[in-house]
Amino acid sequence: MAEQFYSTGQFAKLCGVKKQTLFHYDDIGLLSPIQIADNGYRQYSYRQYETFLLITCLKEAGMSLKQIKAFLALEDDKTCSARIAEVMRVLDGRIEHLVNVKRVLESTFGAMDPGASADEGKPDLEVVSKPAESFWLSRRLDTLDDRELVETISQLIKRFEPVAVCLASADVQRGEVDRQRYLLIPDSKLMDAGEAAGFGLMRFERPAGDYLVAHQQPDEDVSTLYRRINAELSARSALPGVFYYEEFFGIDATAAPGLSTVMVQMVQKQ
Amino acid sequence: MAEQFYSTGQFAKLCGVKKQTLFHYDDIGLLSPIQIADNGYRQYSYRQYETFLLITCLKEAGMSLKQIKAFLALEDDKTCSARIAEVMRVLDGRIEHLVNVKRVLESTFGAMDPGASADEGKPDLEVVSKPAESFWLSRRLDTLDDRELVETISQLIKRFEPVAVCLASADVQRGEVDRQRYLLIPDSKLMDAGEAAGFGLMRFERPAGDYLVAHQQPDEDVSTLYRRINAELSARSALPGVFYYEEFFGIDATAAPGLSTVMVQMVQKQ
DNA sequence: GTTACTGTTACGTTGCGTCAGAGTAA
DNA sequence: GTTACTCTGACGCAACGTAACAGTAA
Repeated sequence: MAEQFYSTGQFAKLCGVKKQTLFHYDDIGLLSPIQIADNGYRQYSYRQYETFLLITCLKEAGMSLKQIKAFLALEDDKTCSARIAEVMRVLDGRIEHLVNVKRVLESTFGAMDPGASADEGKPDLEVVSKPAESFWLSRRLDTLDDRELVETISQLIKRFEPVAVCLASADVQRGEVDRQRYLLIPDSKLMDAGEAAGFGLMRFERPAGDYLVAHQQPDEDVSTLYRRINAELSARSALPGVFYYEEFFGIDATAAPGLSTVMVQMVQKQ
Repeated sequence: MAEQFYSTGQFAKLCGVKKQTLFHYDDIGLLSPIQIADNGYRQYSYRQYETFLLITCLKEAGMSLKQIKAFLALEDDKTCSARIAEVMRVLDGRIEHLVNVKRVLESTFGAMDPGASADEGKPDLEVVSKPAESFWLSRRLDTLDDRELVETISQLIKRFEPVAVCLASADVQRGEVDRQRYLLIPDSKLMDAGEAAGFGLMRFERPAGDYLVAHQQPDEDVSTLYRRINAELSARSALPGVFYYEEFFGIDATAAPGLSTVMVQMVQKQ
């Protein structure tokens, strides 16, 4: 019994795409029907579905159709595994980047994710226990004017993805809650120490311990947020650690109305 | 002292893009310089950097420039928050999808992620304790021929993202390790029970307990993998659970040389 | 004969990149 | 005067989508 083939339209339906996509793939020689009928009709086999799936995966991993074609033509296992390793790295990077983008948008527009906030009912204050973690600190920001600040930050954003700003506890105690001192950059973002030197970064170990985390409420301004977190610190007879950590976004105070999150270590009074 | 402005080239450098990107944004009215000099030169302010950042975030969230323009023009908080919620959902979906794509590529080409495999040295066998978890099962696959199988699976892939195939323990004991019985679909992928009925899906609770997880080695074929996992089961005087779970990918046995992962519950003999 | 398909060719779309040519700044 | 910059306009590119028109299948 001869195998029944799919026409272009049928195979497109199977794959969940438009016919023109398959035409295009045929044109560029990426995925061609296994044979052409006498009347010129393309004939696809169900066996080609898997190739199609692979193509879509590689596409979503960020490869161009040209690259995918070259990739699929590779017979050499060594080259192939080297390239798939790279694809994996790219995918990891994209995933991490998207998580970051999400965090930035959340902190810009506030926690409006119904999936997260509706179920859990984000508390305004919570205590989180954190292990010690290594970071890099930017050079000092509090001595720069607005324009220098933007230039410094843009430079760091282009290369790294800072996750927070650090405010000196002493400044916060004095009520200067706009005095950003350093940017906090995750350890994982750096290739080597030489690059750190080039950007003037410094090593920093955030100590293990219990951290008080405060979420800005709608209609609450940032200074009130800090007053609230300080009140809670006093109530728990604790002193703040070296820094207050504020989730990063918002160079300009006049920016979109975002809700910040501020975190500080609780050091017990003796 | 008058504010110093950036020319197009300078602002492009600040933002880390090409001049033409800014020209394009100006053309479509997405991000225009705050003023134009008498000679026609565009003049940007450092204050516009934040808007640029926001645009790139929304872009990476999957919005088109046209949508971003409309979005930024929104004054209405209600509409705005509804749309940002949608953006968040889209982002979550994309992140989850990329994680899935990564898993598929891993299982197709084997665990070649140097970040994961080099450090940890993936064991060939391990025991993992899992809580009970709800899934959906596809209709039975083992009664279908190859072509029906592809059509059934493609239909499910288009709508859901199955994570594994289930093999009946009895079949595996008989050595029929190609007899895929069901596809396993995570609970989170379904909207409502009506849709499940439309696809012929059935509810399934994978029991809590210790699971034996075996990773296919290079040059090991799948039947050897199953023999190995069964030998380990015997060595531990345990019986298999209802199903063997094999990570999904590979409809056709002649496909790319992937390394599978197989998992089975260990039920202690009395 | 009608309808639903197939094919090819050609042009439209998005988000820029790449010249070309002319004026401007240091 | 030279070089580095700016502008506008036009076209190029990937990865398709859309429309037009002709032939084919049921």
